[in-house]
Amino acid sequence: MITLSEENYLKAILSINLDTKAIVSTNEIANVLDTSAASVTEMIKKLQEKKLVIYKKYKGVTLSKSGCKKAIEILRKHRLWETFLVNKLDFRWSEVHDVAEELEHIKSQKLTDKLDHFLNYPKFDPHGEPIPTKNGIIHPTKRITLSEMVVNSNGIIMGVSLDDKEFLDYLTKLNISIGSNIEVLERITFDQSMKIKIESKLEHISQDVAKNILIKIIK
Amino acid sequence: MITLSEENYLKAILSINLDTKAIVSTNEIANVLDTSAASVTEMIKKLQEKKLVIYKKYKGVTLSKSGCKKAIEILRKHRLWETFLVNKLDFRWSEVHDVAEELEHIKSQKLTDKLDHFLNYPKFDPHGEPIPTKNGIIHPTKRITLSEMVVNSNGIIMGVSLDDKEFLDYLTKLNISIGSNIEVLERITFDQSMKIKIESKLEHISQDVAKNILIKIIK
DNA sequence: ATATATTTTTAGGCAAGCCTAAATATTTTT
DNA sequence: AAAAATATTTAGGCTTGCCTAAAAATATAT
Repeated sequence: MITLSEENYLKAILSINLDTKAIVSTNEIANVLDTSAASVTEMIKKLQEKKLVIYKKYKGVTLSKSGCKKAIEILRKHRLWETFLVNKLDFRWSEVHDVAEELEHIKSQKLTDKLDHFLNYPKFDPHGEPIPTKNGIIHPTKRITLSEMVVNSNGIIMGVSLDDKEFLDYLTKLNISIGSNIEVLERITFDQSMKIKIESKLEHISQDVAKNILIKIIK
Repeated sequence: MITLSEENYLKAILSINLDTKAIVSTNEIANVLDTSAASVTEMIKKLQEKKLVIYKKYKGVTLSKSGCKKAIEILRKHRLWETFLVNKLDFRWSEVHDVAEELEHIKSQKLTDKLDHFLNYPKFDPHGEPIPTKNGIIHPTKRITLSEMVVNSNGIIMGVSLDDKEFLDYLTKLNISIGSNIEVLERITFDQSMKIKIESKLEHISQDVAKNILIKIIK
């Protein structure tokens, strides 16, 4: 059995590893989990016993195959729950993290699968982050902001980077939501505003709006 | 802050209390939580420190006002989550208990409220048990089985007492679900089968079916 | 009412997960 | 390459929540 604390350590290691692509140091983990380096060393030894990590004294730690699988499962649950909270319960995207942090530890494969189905197998969470598949695949995404898109390119809305009621309401009005298709028609160089086609409707948006919308380029 | 263990003790005390209406003994709690009497004594002292229970050595324990409030909150969350699992995620009613046992400890008032709203303020969980209101009121229910109903009486379906795929599918086919209105039109004494009106449709059901359907009498 | 049985509490211990302070490795600076 | 700075580990302690065994209180039976 894996404890709540152990799950949090695995998650932290995965998250650092996804960022830096490197071996993970004791201090980095301590910073992420807001705990002491001594506690990290101690816990890492336990995780090593359980074959969830590979650890070399003074060198750092990486996830083992089973540890990685476990960490990705937690990440998957976290992002599915965030999606649930925003899409079904009408939470704001900025409010969901802490609650999802608790929900991600609920231990039921069946629950995760049924939640996934209920949400219609979403590929991205409300922050635009990819939701790992049931098999543990994390589809990498290189996201840019809408303001960085070049004229005539197409993309899909992946999320937003500003949590402001007025902003979000405005997006709703424009019919901009996660998954929406977007095409850049023209950029006005004077104020960097853009004319776009959003799900076949034409709109004109300011740079302030464009720079807070995250896009995945599709062509 | 209240710990997970403490929450489970409060819940156990409430549950015994709702059953027996009496002061709760150390042994009863130990049985419910499958732990030793010594551990119970120890924990009860901590709960007393926190003014969550009223405790007299060798006599037993009752919930204080704040302890009772807390326990009812947990019960409310448990039953809301069970309702979610069955109504939205399509779990069978017999599968939901253990998962709800985990979900009930998620600490977010907002989550509970929004879940309640999402589920359309259900009054009963899939087992037919009343869901405490936001203010902590548990509407008492005296339930009988459909087979115990007298001719010409009306009731509301509160739940079922058999978890069998075929049985549940049959109920679905008859349009029998929680909240459905039911009226008993006739009882055939030979086999104790019943003619009933369910949401204005006439049906004829056997005693085997009737005795596994829980009813709240309304007139 | 006294002996016996049961229940409850106390005492002493254990594992998990955290802490701080001190010791040891490693890295950086000069 | 030695000294200084930084990172990591070890050592010893703390709290929570559990345990068993023994002691004390209460309930039951004769």
